[in-house]
Amino acid sequence: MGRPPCCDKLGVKKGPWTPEEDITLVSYIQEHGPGNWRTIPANTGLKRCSKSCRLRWTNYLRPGIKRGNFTDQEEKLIIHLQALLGNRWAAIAAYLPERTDNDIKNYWNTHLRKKLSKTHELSSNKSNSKGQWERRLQTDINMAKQALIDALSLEKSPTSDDHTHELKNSSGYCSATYAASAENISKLLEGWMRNTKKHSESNTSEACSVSSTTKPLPETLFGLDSETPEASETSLLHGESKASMEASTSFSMLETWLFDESVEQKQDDLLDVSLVDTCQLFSC
DNA sequence: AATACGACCAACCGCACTTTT
DNA sequence: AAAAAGTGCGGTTGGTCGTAT
Repeated sequence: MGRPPCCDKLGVKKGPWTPEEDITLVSYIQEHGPGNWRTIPANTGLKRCSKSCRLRWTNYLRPGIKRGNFTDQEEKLIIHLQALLGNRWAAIAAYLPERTDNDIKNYWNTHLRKKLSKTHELSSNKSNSKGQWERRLQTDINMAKQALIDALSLEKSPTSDDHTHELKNSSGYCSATYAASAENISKLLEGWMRNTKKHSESNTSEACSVSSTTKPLPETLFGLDSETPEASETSLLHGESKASMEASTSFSMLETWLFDESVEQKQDDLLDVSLVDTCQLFSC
């Protein structure tokens, strides 16, 4: 289509965000909810393009973002998910609700890629383990293929469509959640956050109906589709998004799967299993 | 003390897909 | 139905900081 980038407009500021800009953006989103990014620069006076606003929000200002070192569990999870999903960072991030896709991508590029290549070198130097890496890689490729086929076939089913629809509608951002979690925002903003908390709490019901940028989970890769709409409503009222609820569920399943020592044997076995068998393994 | 180098990460860019007009 | 506009995602860049020489 050849649409010129929005950031090419004259007078659009680039580079690092100032605390004042952060406050302006957070303040606006606190009031109107995330989304409708194009209106933000015009309505706030920010000299940033809509894209830049969205990025700043999703990667830095959004509530619930954990910063700092990745834990061993997170690291293992990323490694396995990367093997399964490839460089689909948004999909991987869906299983790590406290991390952004950008963070995971950066962590992969700066830490894990090197780490893995070292591991690869080491293992390929050992004669007895030669071929094991390739075998596991092949297993991962096969599993990814199966998961893709699985996900695609499930997407076509009416249940899955309903779920996807429901997920999109119910993943609305709740300002109570936002106000209750200011850890990810700079210290400068903390005082401001405390002041606005009371306000947001009194407006929880309206704020919860606002559309969201919360990323939906990758479609039923592991066949997680059990939550009822009622339960979802309840969790939202308690300040927990459906996406993060599902992510927690899938995370615990993944934990079981990833950290089970016997998993390697299971993976080897998977080389020959059918789609149905794969489905059963992941409790679809 | 100066500078070269590498690691890290926030932000930008461009493409693809989706939604709106 | 087609074009335009909006949004999301992955790759890449560039600035900053710490460490080695």
